[in-house]
Amino acid sequence: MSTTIVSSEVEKLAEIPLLKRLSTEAREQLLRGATKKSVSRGEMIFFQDDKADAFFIVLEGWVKVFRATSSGDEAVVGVFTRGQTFAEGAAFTNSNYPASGEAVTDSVVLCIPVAHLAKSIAADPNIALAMMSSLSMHLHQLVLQIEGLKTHTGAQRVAEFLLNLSSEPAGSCTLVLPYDKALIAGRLGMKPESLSRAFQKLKSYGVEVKQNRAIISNVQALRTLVEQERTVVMHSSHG
Amino acid sequence: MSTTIVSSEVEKLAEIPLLKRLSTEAREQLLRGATKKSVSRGEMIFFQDDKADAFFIVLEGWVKVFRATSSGDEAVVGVFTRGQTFAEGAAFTNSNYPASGEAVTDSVVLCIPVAHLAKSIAADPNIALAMMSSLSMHLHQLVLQIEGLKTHTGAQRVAEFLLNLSSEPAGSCTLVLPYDKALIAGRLGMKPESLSRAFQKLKSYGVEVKQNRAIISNVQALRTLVEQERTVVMHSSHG
DNA sequence: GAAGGACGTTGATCTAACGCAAGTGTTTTT
DNA sequence: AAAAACACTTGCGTTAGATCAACGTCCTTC
Repeated sequence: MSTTIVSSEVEKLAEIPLLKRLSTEAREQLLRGATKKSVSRGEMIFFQDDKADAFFIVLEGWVKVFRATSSGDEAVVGVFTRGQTFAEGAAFTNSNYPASGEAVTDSVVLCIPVAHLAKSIAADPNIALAMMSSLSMHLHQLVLQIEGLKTHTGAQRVAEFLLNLSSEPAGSCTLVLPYDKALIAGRLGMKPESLSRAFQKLKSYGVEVKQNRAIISNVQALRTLVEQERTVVMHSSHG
Repeated sequence: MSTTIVSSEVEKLAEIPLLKRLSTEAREQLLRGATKKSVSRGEMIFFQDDKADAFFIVLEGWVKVFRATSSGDEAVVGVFTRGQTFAEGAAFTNSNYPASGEAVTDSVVLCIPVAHLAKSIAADPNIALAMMSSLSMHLHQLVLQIEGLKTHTGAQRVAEFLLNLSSEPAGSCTLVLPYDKALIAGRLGMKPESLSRAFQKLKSYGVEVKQNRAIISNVQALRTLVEQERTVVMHSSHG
């Protein structure tokens, strides 16, 4: 299911980070070649190793990007939602997608063909700057992800994930897990069983998880856990 | 130690991937604001959390980029050598370096101020395309790194590392480890002790390591090890 | 409201990798 | 040439997290 963008929609899309800083003309130029695509939960958006001929922006829903080995193991490389850009890296390599993209909820994505992007950049170089900023953000995010994997325990990564969801500076808060636990586990580089056990450990830090709702009784306590040294966490009597 | 680029040098620098596709004028424009910097082994090139006001290209030597937690743990995010660009992501975030850069051998790096890059892109938008390609490559590399961490054992990652160093399609080959083992370990997300043990395991796959020299007796055998499923490797009687 | 299935938890067991400490070998310094 | 500094290895104990399998719980569908 794929439709072009009508000009009345362009205004609404201006809030998307990638398009925000562009002039109205540049925005219209870029969107002229874009199509809106509705995808159902579980539907693939692009396939690893396919020719990379487009990049995407999430308009509605959640999308996961993951790499699968020939042997069936998979590694989640990113999970994106409203306003976020994904697979833009592929747009400049002139090669194939290094990962696959799949809708994890019913979603709507904006699909921008690489060929059209090139044309648009030629027409207005400011588009290139916006793209670079977007690429840099993903680069930064991946750097953080790698650091997390190497220097944090599972429970710490879960705590960090919860803290990112909340935006409370301190005190207590309730929040809704944005997607199912199997995906959260993947996102954090662990198995669902381990996530479940990590939640158990976090109970002693005041985290209560029921269904897709998490209650943090003390945001600050959780934050100190995340900032603790890996070794200290491991030897602590807490968990 | 920091000097500007004399025009007789510009020609020589044309082989650098980032500069390769640029016109002579664009190349000269970009290099006009660049400085050459000599750094000794162990010297810092930029510091995590500092204002990101420049990015770099390695002219000579090896440079590591790593993230350190407040508690002393560190995660190597990349190791770069001759012709490779690093910290370009920071140049577009308008913020701080997410990691630190350090020379691991005596090195020479080209330092390009962010302010000058912006000016140069305004003068010639093609520079932006070159930067994007460079950013994309690093993005791709980090994606692979994450996948490796999640789906490969230590020994597999070491094998992969060795295969990347060799460029033999098959048969046997001898190669020189490009930097010390502690850094190789960091690069592969493990501790030096674990690297040592991984080398032990690889002996049964025909890999002999003496000092900084590695001899692979059967490249293909090693490659099948890398491509094996994690589970299979773990349960194998081999090592 | 019973049946079936997806999703999540829990338990038991196993192992890759870590931490520490002691050892060996190699390189640099004096 | 001896000593000191460094780089790497090895042994041993510990553990975070994976695997496999069973079980519970919600949520749909007929």
